[in-house]
Amino acid sequence: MFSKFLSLESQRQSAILNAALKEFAKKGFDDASTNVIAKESGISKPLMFHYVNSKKDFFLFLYDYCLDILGREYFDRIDLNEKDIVERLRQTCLLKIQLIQKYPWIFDFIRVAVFTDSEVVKDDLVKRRKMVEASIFERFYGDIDTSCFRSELDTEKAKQLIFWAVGGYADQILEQFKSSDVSEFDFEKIRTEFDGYLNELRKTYYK
Amino acid sequence: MFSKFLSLESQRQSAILNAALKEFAKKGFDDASTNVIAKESGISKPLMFHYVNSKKDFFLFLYDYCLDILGREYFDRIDLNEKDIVERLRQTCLLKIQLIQKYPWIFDFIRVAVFTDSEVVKDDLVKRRKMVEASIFERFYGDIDTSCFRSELDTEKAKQLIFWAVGGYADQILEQFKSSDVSEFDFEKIRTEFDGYLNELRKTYYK
DNA sequence: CTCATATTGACCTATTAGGTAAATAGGCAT
DNA sequence: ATGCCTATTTACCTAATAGGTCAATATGAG
Repeated sequence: MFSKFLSLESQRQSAILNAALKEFAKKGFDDASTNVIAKESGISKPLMFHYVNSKKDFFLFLYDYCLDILGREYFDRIDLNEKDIVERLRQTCLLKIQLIQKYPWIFDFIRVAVFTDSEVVKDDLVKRRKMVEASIFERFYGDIDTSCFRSELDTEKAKQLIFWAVGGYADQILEQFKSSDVSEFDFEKIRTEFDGYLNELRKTYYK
Repeated sequence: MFSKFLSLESQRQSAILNAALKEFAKKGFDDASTNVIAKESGISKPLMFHYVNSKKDFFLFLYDYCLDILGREYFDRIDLNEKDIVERLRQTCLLKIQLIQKYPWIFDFIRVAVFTDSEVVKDDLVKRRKMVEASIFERFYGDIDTSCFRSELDTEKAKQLIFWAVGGYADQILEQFKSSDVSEFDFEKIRTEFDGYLNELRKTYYK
């Protein structure tokens, strides 16, 4: 059904894709405008509808497509054998940052899709909900080895605090990506800075 | 100019106020709808315009009004003599939580107002910008006593990590407030839980 | 030159935008 | 009851925008 879209030259395809993700992520399904998406994609509206045939179908297609990407390029790449929480967070955040460089709005889009109340798409979304957990926390941070934590700490609270701290750093970086679309950041520098904070966390929470 | 609005019976006034803050906070100035605000306030649109005379003026009035509230009930109440970062964060977060109970969207609204690009209100906003710092961090967490930190820690990084961690907890709570408008939360329980996390931070970062 | 495909300007109808005019509802003094 | 003032609403205005389509053009391959 979306064969026309999928066989597009990749640059135009990703222009349309990211424009749509951005508009839907920022405004939600109902308030998002196809005019805006077309304009930001750099094509005319009729051409866009030549590719995607309706706003609703486009949204649902994007949902499936993004879950697919997230599966392949994010969830499946998290090494669940790694039981060290700092290392695990390092992995997930770096994966996230890499993915955001290619699809700056993918996480926001999925969040909006999962929590939307729009009557138009709600039913179709629950039908196809492949269990996108609202709380990533349990699934990816449930089986963590806490034996390295300093013994006087409450391990559950410590896990949460580390999680929030790293999340704070990540959010700050991701925010920068979304505003300045000069997508060529100094990835190495970010990684170094990030590792600095992670080491600090190890020094603080570990024996 | 807004005397009619200000002399309203307080229940109706706060209904309109919070409805407007919510709509503007969620959609920004341009995309916010006066129809939605009126409907959510429980009054007709002409009556609303009887009180506020235009969308733009209403928005600017709200900006001034909220800055005033924030000054009186937030910034001015932060005890700058308290040099302990955990205690300082405790204060600011509890103040924030209290304020959010009364005005669930006030912080989001101010953020939206400060960062908006709307041609209609941008100029008027910069004219009256009474220095709403984008980064609260420097002003309220610049002169912190770090002598109690464990000596092997990088104090700047440690401060940031504590800040992010507490912010993570606060965001989680505030999110709950905004979704469930059954505004009667168990404030005591939250405070106890919060203090639990803060103590954990002290145990971890302090000598 | 032809045919098919890519692409667009102009247009459709329905809805919503911000805002108002004029009529009504309601309380209060006479 | 009467008149008067304010609170409040119904019905409406024009302009813009919504999602979407049609018919015409631009473009490239054979």
